Amino acid sequence: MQIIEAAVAEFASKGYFASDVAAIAKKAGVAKGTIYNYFSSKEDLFMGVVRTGLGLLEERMRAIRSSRLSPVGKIERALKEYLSFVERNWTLYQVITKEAIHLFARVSEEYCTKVKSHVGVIETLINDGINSKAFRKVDARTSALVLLGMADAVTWEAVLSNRKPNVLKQHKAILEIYLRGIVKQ
Amino acid sequence: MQIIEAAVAEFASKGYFASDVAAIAKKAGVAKGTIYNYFSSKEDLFMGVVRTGLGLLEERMRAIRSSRLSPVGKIERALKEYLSFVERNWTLYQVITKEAIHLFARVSEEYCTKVKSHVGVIETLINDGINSKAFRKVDARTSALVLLGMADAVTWEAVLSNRKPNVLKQHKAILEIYLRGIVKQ
Amino acid sequence: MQIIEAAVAEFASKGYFASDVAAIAKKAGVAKGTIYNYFSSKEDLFMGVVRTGLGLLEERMRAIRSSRLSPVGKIERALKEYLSFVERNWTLYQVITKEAIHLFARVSEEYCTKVKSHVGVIETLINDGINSKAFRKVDARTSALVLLGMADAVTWEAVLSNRKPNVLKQHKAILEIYLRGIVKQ
Amino acid sequence: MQIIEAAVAEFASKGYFASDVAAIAKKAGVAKGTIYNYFSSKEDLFMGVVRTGLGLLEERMRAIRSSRLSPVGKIERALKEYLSFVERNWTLYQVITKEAIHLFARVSEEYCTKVKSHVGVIETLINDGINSKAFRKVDARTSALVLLGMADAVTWEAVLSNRKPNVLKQHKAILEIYLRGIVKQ
DNA sequence: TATGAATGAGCTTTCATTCAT
DNA sequence: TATGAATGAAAGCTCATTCAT
Repeated sequence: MQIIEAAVAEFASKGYFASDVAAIAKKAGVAKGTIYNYFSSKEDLFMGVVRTGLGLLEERMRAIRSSRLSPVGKIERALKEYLSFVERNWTLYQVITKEAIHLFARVSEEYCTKVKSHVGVIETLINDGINSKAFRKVDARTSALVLLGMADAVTWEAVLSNRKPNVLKQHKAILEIYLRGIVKQ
Repeated sequence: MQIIEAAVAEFASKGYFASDVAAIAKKAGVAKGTIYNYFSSKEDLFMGVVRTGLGLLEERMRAIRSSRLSPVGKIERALKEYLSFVERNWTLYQVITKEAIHLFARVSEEYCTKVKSHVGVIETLINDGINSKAFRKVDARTSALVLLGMADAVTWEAVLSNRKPNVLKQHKAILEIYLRGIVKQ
Repeated sequence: MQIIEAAVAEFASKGYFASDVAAIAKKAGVAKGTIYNYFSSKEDLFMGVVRTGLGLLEERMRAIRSSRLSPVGKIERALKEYLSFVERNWTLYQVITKEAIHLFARVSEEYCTKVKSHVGVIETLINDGINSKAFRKVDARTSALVLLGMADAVTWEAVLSNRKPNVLKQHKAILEIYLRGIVKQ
Repeated sequence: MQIIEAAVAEFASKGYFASDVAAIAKKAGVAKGTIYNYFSSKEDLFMGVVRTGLGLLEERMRAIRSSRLSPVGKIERALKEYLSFVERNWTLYQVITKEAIHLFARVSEEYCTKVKSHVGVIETLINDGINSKAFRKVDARTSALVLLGMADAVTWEAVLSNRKPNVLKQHKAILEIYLRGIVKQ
């Protein structure tokens, strides 16, 4: 729906609070009121964006898990997909992963559940690797979170250099650290 | 100054936009107008908070650099200091590292410069390690950012479990991945 | 028509401004647009309700006038009918008699004419009583209005005790005051 | 305070819902925000108006009670004061007595308590008359409400004739009905 | 004739900022 | 320097009304 697309763009570039529902409506080519026919509030619209973003990411991660790649291959692929997603949607990614924290109480459990589920998929990839003796016995939960944190590092680069992150440049470096960190030997 | 302290508390718990200058003034025990004698705007006050927070972190990192620890010991120490800072100020950390991005254009270069300098110190620690042959020839900049990303992972855990991050639990796991990732052999 | 019935219920329970055309449509089991096929606006719909309400009352008053009761009997009956109507429709009565005043300018003369006609019927009952020497030479217009005012008192009781007015309890007291007030000797 | 005065004028002429806080501010010669420094909401402002209006009325009624007039004289005086108040503030009176019903749930008990207290004073005047054998043993509560209802009748006249009520014209008629109604013999 | 998605004017309320004291 | 009442732009949200189907 074009409303979500416009909301993604607006939230991504300005953040939740600085975003203007009227601007989103204009961007989407609809009237303000129309947005409220589909979302009950600005917060609900934001959650729609979060849902969309996390949904896209989760879908990719699940596809990787059910692929025939080796554990290492899966992590490689996951990181690649992850970075590639962040590259294409880095501001959306910022919004999804950073700002939701301040809305937490109000959006109740949904955001938390969604992120947990998302982290869970990555955790599974790591556990699979541990079970097949490919990875050391690392703390899967923390290791999964660390992967997210690394993707985050990429967005920092973007902020510091004030331009779209160049993922390819960083992919190898991150992967090398991460894989050496968890792979056996 | 008590204004900064009050601002730290307010911004950390509510985020920039949801924070109320009046509430900060009350918390600080001064009148609203007084704040404007010291800071030209809410944004300026926020930058004061960012300055303070990053300043604290940077100071610690510089102390580490000038210590007599080994390169590995320095990284260990840096990570420890980092996690410990995040543990004690994790919401402030979230605010400093996440929300500032949306104020970027307006607060001009200062925030960016400050973060760059901060990352720079960590980068230096890594380069020192590389030069002393302790670390592999990793991309120092990316590796430094990865360290920040990992600290971030800790705050995610806090969000997901809805309680203060338990750093000790994660310190070992993260350190192991990171050191194996960058140390030679 | 079920639209009027739904509108009566909605306006009576919420008042004109707080009432929602969408809610009326839902209650009536039709689409919002359908209402506008029968009424040109919310205001027009409200006037439909006023018309219905005042129409019901007026019909009863006219029936009384053409009955064979004595002047005193007619007043007794009128008051009884009046209170009984208010008892069954006291919130509607409130809306009709109180809120319409603020729409006055816009709904032109109709409301005013309607009320005047309504008051007129009661006035006639009183004039009949005066002419037949049953009543003193009171100011018929004012006396008619006073009857309305007394019915009003009943709704006040309902408001103050926050429950449906108990008309029987008040009927005798009011009637006694009123009749003593206007009957000869 | 000039805000209350402006609010009285606005609410009286348009009713609660059709009134515009901005218009009240303009009328009062202050900025919109200023109103919210004194009243927490439009509803609270409305209650301020109700408080003021009922307070004025109650004060007069209390003064009458503590006067040295005879019971009949007190009722005469009360009705006179009442009608005179309504004459000077009839639209305010409309607002106070008619519209509050639809805000009832939200403004909780205050309005109800205030009106009860007001009715109570009149009830006392009547009970005093009954005790001193000046009045018949009427139902004091209902009789007090009837007095209010009569004052109401006066506002109807104003609505129907679309001009300020002419109280003097009606005072005698109403008083005659009412006194004959309750006085002994 | 009936529908209900789309509309957008208009409303209440907030809050960073100013400035007379 | 400190104050806090006053400000007014700005924002979220509602809802009577329209009109293509």
